[in-house]
Amino acid sequence: MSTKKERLDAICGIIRTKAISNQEELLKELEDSGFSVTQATLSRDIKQLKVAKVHDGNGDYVYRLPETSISKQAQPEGKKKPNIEFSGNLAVVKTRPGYAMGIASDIDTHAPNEILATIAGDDTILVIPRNGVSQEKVIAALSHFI
Amino acid sequence: MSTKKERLDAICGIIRTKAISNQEELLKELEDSGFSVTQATLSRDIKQLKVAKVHDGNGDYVYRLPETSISKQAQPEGKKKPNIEFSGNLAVVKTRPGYAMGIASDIDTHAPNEILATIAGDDTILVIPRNGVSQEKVIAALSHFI
DNA sequence: AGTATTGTTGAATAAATATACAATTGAGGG
DNA sequence: CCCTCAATTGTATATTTATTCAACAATACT
Repeated sequence: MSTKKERLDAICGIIRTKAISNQEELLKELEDSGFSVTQATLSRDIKQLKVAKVHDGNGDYVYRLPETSISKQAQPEGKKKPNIEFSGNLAVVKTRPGYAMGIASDIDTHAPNEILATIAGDDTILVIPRNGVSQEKVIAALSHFI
Repeated sequence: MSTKKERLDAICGIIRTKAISNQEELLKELEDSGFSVTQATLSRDIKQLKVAKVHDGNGDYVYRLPETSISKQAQPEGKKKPNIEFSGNLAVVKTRPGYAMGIASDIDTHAPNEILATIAGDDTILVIPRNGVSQEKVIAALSHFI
């Protein structure tokens, strides 16, 4: 219902995953996500979310969520979607703390055709696909375990 | 010697001890401390110090020192060059034995825009940047923690 | 010495962000 | 239904912050 809540969530998501350096950029990203608002509203949203604009050390600026919001985001409730993201050909899977090793082991034993290897930390699994396996295939293979 | 350095120190001191909500206020405080500058200089100082303007939750704004500056204050280090090396888009950071996990955790919580994930051993951290993040950006993001 | 080169700064201005105000909507309460 | 109250938003504007430009040192180089 509340379009605003959805928008705030979208803003958090965008800020978490992209380097946004001003509200105009954020505005564009929101447009792409289907939200149409003005800069004024954005300013208010940002205030409400306590998002801060910080210096990144290269002369640029980045919006950043406060620690409290980060943790709130990090542990929502029932999650439906496997949290997979790619960097180059590598896939990274985020898990709940302590679960990475176990899940990685499952992946290793059950998806040998698509997955060459996995390396697990505490809440992160690095998945190394075999050459020639598409990202879609990797997602499909991983989604069974997440 | 350098009047500028003294001024930067003064700015840190003021921000640490008082709730400053804009540069004009800071300007006045600096005047009281015997520094006479313009807002333009202040803006540059703030950028250099990486001081951020954050929301305090009561609808007000407060300037805050970054964690990095705080820790730099607490630990005047012996200028050790960060040991970062790239392989493809991946970065590998070497740390002192036993430190990798802790530093990796710091990276995870403080550089979410550039860094997709980290995986740490005992003295090695594998850093996985997000797609499209340059090596320079990665180095800049990591250098705060090393 | 002379000549880059770099760093610092202020004045003016641009850019970015916050807010005053009015309009709109929706939820109760009579 | 009619009224009030609170929440949300856009427009226009005020406020705040960053940057451009020029000037001026200080340093290094020849």
